[in-house]
Amino acid sequence: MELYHLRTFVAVAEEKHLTRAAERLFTSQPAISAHIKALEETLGVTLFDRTPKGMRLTPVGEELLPRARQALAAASAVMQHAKGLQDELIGSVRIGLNTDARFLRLTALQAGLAEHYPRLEVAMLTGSTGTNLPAVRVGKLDAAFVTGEIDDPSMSVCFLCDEPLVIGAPASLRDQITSTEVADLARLPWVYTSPDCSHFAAMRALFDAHCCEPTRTLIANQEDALIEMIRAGVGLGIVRAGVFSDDEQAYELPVALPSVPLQFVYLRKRENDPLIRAVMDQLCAVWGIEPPTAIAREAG
Amino acid sequence: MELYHLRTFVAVAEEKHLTRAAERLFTSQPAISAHIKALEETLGVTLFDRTPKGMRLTPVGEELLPRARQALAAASAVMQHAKGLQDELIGSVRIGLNTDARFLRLTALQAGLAEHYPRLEVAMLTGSTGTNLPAVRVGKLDAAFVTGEIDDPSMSVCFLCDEPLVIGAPASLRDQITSTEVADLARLPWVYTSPDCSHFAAMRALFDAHCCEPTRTLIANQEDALIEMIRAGVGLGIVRAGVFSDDEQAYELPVALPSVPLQFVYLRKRENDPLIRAVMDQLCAVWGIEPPTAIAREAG
DNA sequence: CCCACGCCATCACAATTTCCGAAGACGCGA
DNA sequence: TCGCGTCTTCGGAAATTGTGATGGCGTGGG
Repeated sequence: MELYHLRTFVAVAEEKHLTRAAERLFTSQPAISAHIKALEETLGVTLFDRTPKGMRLTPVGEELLPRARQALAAASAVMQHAKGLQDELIGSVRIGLNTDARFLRLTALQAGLAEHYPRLEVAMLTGSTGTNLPAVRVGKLDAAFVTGEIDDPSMSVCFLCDEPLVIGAPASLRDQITSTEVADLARLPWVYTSPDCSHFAAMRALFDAHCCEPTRTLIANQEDALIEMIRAGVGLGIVRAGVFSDDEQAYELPVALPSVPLQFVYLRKRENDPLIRAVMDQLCAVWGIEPPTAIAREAG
Repeated sequence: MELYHLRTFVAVAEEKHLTRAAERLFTSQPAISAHIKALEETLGVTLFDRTPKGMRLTPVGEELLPRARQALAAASAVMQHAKGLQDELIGSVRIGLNTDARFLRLTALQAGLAEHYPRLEVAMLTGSTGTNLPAVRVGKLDAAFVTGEIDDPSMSVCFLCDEPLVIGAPASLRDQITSTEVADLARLPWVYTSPDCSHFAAMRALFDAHCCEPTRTLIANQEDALIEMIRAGVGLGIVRAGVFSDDEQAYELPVALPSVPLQFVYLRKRENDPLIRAVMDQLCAVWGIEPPTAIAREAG
């Protein structure tokens, strides 16, 4: 028994004629006749009395008709529900962060996602460039913010802005910082995040360029921890410009550093995933950039 | 969308593998794959994530699964309900009577029908042989009791018993009935039912055989009315033997009359109608006769 | 590090089902 | 008795569905 049997059953019961039911269902009358016959055979009952005036429901048919309608309604509920879901994203998206929410414009991103996809659960997970990249690779994150050049062909990378870096210094060390020569600064204690963080790379590049090495280092594997360490006077560190504006406990040294790009990454193979597309659309709106052109668009 | 799409959907959701679902559904893996693909296309949503380990429901699929189950359940409810109905007769059967219920053994017939077909409504409609026959012909009755020979090729006739006839006379006329010669009796008033009743035919035959005619007649178009008329002293009449046993108001005259057959009739073209078959089965059980062999029996 | 395994998608072709138009059977009404 | 409208049946055509083989892809063991 298939749905078309039931559709025909209901149509014939309502039209009381195979001919009219056939017209309503855009098919031929023998086809309708065969449907009814097949249905009667599989059900083992007679649904209609055949009269010269048409088809009249038997008491058994009368009794089965509402159930057939119910089955059709249930099937059409599946379709209708699916229609309502087809442009709606449900489930959850996990986005890895690598710095503070303000700078990443998270509230605007969240607002845009919430507005367009109210049933989408958005998880903003703190992390760092170093932890985000593998997380995206293995699917623990759907996408992530990262800083620095990414050289991974499996990743799609979306440039958001350039992030100027400065050397941040604690106010408590101001007396000891008499020169902004890198070699002199290298003799002071340093704090940095993790080796795969772009700030670390910038620091390495800085010291390598001046052929020197910082005396002592301390790892803080999260950016706000790094900033707190600097404020607390543990040592110098590389931070985003502006972090220490109007800060009592730390300040920025006037040393020229190359800026690093802030980027948004996700697995290239998911670039046509509606979830990724939705996030990218909102992200690009927030950052005022063009969304990457899709490789293939499917008909809805 | 057809039911097999939903069946496959549910099977794959439960088995989490196309291969296993194919085994469960006794078909091939590409067929299952095509079902899911087609369903996803008609619904416009992605139901499964394809992983190297198998198929995993998407949130959308998760949401649609219970509805798909519901639709399948509704469809299978149709089948189940039909199974329950397939040997059950529902609706109503209309049986025409032509004489009293005791003689027709109606209580036993009713009991048998009620026991085997509790949902069958049985209508026992009083009438006479003359009114029952056309009612059966045009479908106002499904079957009927009649007396006398029936010569109608469109009717199936089932003989039940011979009905001996007697002349019933009112006790109040006993003094006037001095002879049982038909010619003498003809001078008395007579009551009979209707011209197409077999009792009437018997009376005509009686008088024709003796070349005489009753003086006065009165028509009562129902048998119990006839009997009451006789009791009331209106006149003589032909009744079934035994009606006036132990009766104070009427008695039977010792005049030899031919007996007439009591029969049960229905339209010949309905002899394989389950309703007719059911009634015949019960009727034959009650009367201790063999049911007529069916022309064709269908597989249940 | 590579290969073998299990998974699903795709393809061309075969089997089945479904569909169509024509013809037949049947009862009704003129 | 004939015409009309109904449903059923029939043969062949069309569409759908199913099959087995093949390929891509990621995973896990050697």
